[in-house]
Amino acid sequence: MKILIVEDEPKVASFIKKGLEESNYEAEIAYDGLSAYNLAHQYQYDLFILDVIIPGISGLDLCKKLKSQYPDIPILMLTALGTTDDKLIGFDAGADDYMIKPFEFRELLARLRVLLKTANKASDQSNKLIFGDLELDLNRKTVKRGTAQMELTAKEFSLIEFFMRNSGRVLSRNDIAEKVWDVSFDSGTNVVDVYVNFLRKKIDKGFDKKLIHTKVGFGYIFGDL
Amino acid sequence: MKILIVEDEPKVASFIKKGLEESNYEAEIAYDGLSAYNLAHQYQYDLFILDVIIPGISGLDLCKKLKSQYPDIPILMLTALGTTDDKLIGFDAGADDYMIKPFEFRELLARLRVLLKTANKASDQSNKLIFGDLELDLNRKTVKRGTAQMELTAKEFSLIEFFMRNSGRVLSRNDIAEKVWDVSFDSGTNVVDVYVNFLRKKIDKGFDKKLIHTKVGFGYIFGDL
DNA sequence: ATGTAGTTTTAACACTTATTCAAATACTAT
DNA sequence: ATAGTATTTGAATAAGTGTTAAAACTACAT
Repeated sequence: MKILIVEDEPKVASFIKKGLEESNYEAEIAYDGLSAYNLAHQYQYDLFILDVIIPGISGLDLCKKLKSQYPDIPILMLTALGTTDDKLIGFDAGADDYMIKPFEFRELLARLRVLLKTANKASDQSNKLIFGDLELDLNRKTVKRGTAQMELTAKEFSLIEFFMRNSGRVLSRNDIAEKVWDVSFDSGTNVVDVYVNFLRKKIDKGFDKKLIHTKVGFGYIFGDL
Repeated sequence: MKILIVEDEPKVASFIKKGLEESNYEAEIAYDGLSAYNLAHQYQYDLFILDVIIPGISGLDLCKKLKSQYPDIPILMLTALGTTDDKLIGFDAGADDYMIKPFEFRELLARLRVLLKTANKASDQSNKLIFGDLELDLNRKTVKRGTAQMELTAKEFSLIEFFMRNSGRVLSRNDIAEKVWDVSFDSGTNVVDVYVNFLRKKIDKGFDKKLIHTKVGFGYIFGDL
C-alpha cells in the first residue's frame, strides 16, 4: 500500500511518514502542490493525505484535480483548519475524510484503514448475493431466506441469480428467456412463468415481504416494491 | 436513499430524521438495538447511523453484526463518546465514519454524501424521464407526479413515454398510433383518444398544471402550454 | 447400457387484467 | 345553430398470468 503525503512542514511530514512505515505502508512526501501532482502521475498511489495550506497549488485545488483524474483513489484531508465550513469545503473538493490537526496517529491509521478497505471493495467481488434477508451463495449454490435454507435446482438458481443481479428493474419474459434460457423467445412457451411460480413457492411463500412481483404487461421485478 | 437512524434519545433522533428528510433522504428511526436489527432485515437501507449507547444490543455489537451481514452498507457512528480510544473501538467494530456529539448537521450531511457515493460506485444509474413534477422510472415502470405514485398499464406507459420524449411538439393521432400501436392508422378507431383520456385521469386529474393538451384539428401536445 | 430420481418443459385450464370498440354525450369554431 | 371534433362510458373482446399435472428429458449410479 503506497501513500502520498502532501505536507509542507518537514517535521509533521516525516512524523507521518515514519508512523505509516511502522504500520507497513509505503509512504512518500511531497512538500508542495506541483511536485505532489507530478508524483501522483509517476507512481500508483493507493491513497493521498493532503494538507490544505501548501506552497504552489492549494490543497483544495489539488484535491479536485486528483479526484477528477483518479476518482477511485481516496483522499484524506489533514489540516489545521477546523471549522465546519472548512470541512465542508474540503468534502466539496472531493475529500473522502477530513481530520484536524493536532491529531492522534492511531485515529489517522484507523481512518486510513477504512478508506483503503472500501476503495478495494469495488475490485474484489464476494461470492455472495444479498438482498434484504435473502442470500445466495454463488460458490455453494445455496439459498437462504432469513434462517430458512432452501434447495433450488440449477434453473431455479440461475433465475433467482438473474433477478438479484437486476433487482429494482422490470424484466420482460424476453429478457429472462434470453439470459436464463439462451433462447430468442418467440416460441409460445411459458417456462418463465412456470419457473417464477416455482421460485415463488420456495422463496416468497410464507414470507410477509414478497420479493418477486408481477408487472402486468411488462414482466417481473425483483425487490422491495 | 434510505437511512436507518439508531438512537434512543427521541429528540436527537427526530432532529436527525427531519434534517435528512429535508435533504431528500428517506429516514427511519429505531430506538433500540433489536428493532434496528429487525428493520435492517425488513428494508433495504443504504446507510446506517448508529449511536453507541442504546438499549438492548450495544451499538458496537450491532455494528459488527450489520457489517458482517451487509458489508456493503456504510455505517456512521454518531456518539458522545469522543476519546481516541472510543473511536478506535468504533472503527474496529466496522464503522466507516465516526462523529462526535454535539455535531453540526452540515458536516453530517457531507460525510453521508461521501459514504453513499463510494458505496454506490458500483451501482448502476437510474433511468428516468422527468418533466416538471412528473417522473417516469423506466426501469421500474413506475410513474410519480409530485409525491403521488400512480399505476399505469403497459399501453398507458408507452403512451406517456412517447409524449414525454416529444414534449412541446404537437403529435397527430397518426403519429401516436404509429409509434405506440404500430399500426398505420386508417381504421376508424379511437383508441388513441380513449388512452389519452385514461392518461389524463391518472396524470392530470386533480393537478393544477395540466400536462396533456388538445390541439383541436391537429392532435395532442405534452408539456407546459 | 439401463433404471431411476430428479429436473425441465409442455400443455391445458381457470382466472385476472388490459385493450378495443362503438355509441352517447359534450365541446368548439365558424 | 350546426357541423365537425373531442371526450366519456360501459360492455365485449383480447391478452396476460397463475397453477397444475403430466410428459419429456437428464444425470447419475448401478
